[in-house]
This record gives sequence, structure tokens and C-alpha cells, in this order.
Amino acid sequence: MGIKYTILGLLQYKDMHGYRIKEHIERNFGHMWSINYGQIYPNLKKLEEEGLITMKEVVQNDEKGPPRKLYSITQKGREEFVRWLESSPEKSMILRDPFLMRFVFFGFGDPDRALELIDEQISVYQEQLGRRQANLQRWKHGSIFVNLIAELGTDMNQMILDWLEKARKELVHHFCTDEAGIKKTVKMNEK
Amino acid sequence: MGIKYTILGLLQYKDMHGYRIKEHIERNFGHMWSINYGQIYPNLKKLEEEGLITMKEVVQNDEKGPPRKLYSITQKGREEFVRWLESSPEKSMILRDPFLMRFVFFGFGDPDRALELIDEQISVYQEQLGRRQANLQRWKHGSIFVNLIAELGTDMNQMILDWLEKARKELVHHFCTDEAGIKKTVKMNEK
DNA sequence: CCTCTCATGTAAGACGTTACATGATTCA
DNA sequence: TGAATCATGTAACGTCTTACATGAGAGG
Repeated sequence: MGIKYTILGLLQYKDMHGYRIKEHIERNFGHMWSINYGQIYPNLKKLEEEGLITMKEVVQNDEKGPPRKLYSITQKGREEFVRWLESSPEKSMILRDPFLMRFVFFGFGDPDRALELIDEQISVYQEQLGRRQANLQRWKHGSIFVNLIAELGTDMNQMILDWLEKARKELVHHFCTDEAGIKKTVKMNEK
Repeated sequence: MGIKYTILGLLQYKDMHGYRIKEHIERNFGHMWSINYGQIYPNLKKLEEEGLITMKEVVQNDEKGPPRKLYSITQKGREEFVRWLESSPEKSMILRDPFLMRFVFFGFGDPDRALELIDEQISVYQEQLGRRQANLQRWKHGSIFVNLIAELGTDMNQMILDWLEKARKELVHHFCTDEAGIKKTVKMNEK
């Protein structure tokens, strides 16, 4: 349901073909969304059938490069887009993270391995934070909304990193001061 | 793929039947995950076929209440669960939010309506924060991992609220000091 | 000519949601 | 008896992912 309107939104900036749309989404939202051709091409076909976009075939003589299909948003498409844009979002946020799913149950596994997995996550998010901060700079010129979304990306990233560090510290402390004195094998290599 | 292991994880605490599992997930993770019978019952059947859990029918004579199917985790199930638990998560976090999806494109809509939608979000997250903080108290006694996850919930909630307030302020400022002087209809009812 | 990138597409399957059907038990 | 709750299930639908098939153009 969402991709449909994302495509419509992008076509308001400029006419595009499927391949470009994917490229654009990946470049700009790649760290938050993923998209693939299995979603794009069927959605473009559907949007055209609904009269929200129109298609123009570009052949080799027109411009260089292989033939492609250029899509433009129609007036009807613009109207439908604004209707959606100004409607209240029906659903709430969903967050799904295979690491967090495991985390809840880490009590059933080896504490050392848990720390290793936390460290893996920390380096993943550190890398990502760097990329997001770079993007933030790249978009300084852009719309206020795009900028704010980019800021949300870094804010969120920072929050997760803070939480991971906090979790790491608490776990090390928890297993080292264990009254039972059983689980003292935990690695002490704190930074 | 995830629900399968969540069920396995819950069955390590105690034997349960499908209805209880749903109840449990909703009570404890309801603000983060949603689950429904269309996922639970087929997954239980599959887990049983794979020999990771076993089923025992409970009829009216055994205990009060309607007949149900009690599932227990097997040794094989425990092993498979730990294998999964200690494996590195294959995928990264996904966050999908219909509000955020709209937000990027708010430049194409009415600024007043954008502010209204932001205010709607703020009240949604304020309510949620209250519930999450209450849960945090309820779980104080629980495992360190469950506690940390609950803390992540409130941290995240707080971060989003901060961001929404920041976004609201910046937008009000942006549209009131607009050089073109066109969009001065923006509501000034700041708190 | 060969390979890489650009470009469009589809089929199969995993995953998730909604809505409904069914029946037992409990309690007013 | 009738309504609410407990409990199990499935069918239809929609979305998302993976993997593959196809082909044109560009550059070495």
C-alpha cells in the first residue's frame, strides 16, 4: 500500500522509469527502506491502469541507452496523492529486528555469545551512523521535510547505539557480580 | 521466520496453548509486535511436524475450561532454539511507519494539515509512552534482558517525541518566516 | 567478441492480515 | 437461555522477497 504512494510522490519531482525509481529510493532511503523490482514493476502497471500515471516508451533513437518506459504523474494522480498525504495514517509504526527478537531470550544462551552479538550490532550501527551523517550533509540544501527525516535517521541511530552500550555495560556488570558466582567466565575486555 | 522462534522461546518458560501464546505476546510486546491466530496455529502445527514441540490434548475432565492443546518444547526444540539464538542475525532492522512515509512528501500538501498530523502523532506517542513506562515498572523483577528491551521501548518513544516536537517547531518557524510571504496562514497556536 | 551495466519483467514462495466459522464453558 | 469469553482453526487476500529470464547498449 505504501510503495504505490512513494512512487506517486517521486513522480511529482520528475518523470522516471522503474529502474531509476529503485535507484533513487535506495540512494536516499536505502538504510531505512528496501525495495525490489518485484514491487516496482507490478505497481507501475497497476498505477497506469488506475489512470494515476501515464507511460511513454523511450526508444534508442530518442536518447542514448537501452529502451525504457518513462512514467509521468497525471492530474488524477496528483489529486489522489494529496488525498492520501493529508489523510490520517491508519496504522502505527512497525519495528521488526531479528537481533532484538533474540535479545529478549538471551537468558537462555551463553552470556559470552550474547556480548559478542551485542558488539556485532554496535559496529553495524556505528558504520550506519557514519553513512547517515554523510547523507545529512548531502541533503542540507533539500526540503525541510527530507532534512528532518534524515535527522530522525541519525537520532534513531544514536539512540540505539547508546542503548547497546548501556546494555553491554549492564550485562558485564550483571554477570561479574553474580551472587551465585557461577557465570564469571564473561569476558572483561571493556573498552 | 521469527514467530517460530518466539513460540519456541516462550515454551521454554512454560507449556502453553495457542490462545495463551497470543495473549502473552500481546500483553508483553503488544506495543511493539502484533500477532494473530493466522500465524500462531499454522506455526504450532509446523513446529510439531518438525519435532521441535509436542502436543497434549487437555479435555474437560482434566481441568476446567474448554478443551485445548497444550504444547511443550522438546530437547530437539531446545537445541534448535539455542542454535538460532546464538547465530548472527541475518537481516537488519526494518522500520515502517505510514506517518513517516507521508512526512517526506509533506511539501506537496497543506502546511496546516501537516501540523495537524504531527500533533496527532504527538498525542499517539504520549499515550504510548505512559503505557510503556507503566510496563517498565511491572517488569522490574524480570530478567535483565526483558528489562533492557522495555527500556529500549521507552527510550525510542522518548526520542520520537523529541523529534516530533523539534519538527513541529522548525516547521512553524519555517512557514512563518517564509521570504515569499505566501504561506502565512499557518496556525500559530504554539504550546 | 565479451563483459558490465542499464533496463524490464515474472513466477514461486514466504510472510502477514482480515474475516469468518465453529464449538465449549461460564455466568448472569 | 442468552451473552461473553475461551479456544481452535482456515480461506482469501495482500504484501514482500528471491531468484531467475531476457535483452539492449557501452566500453575494453
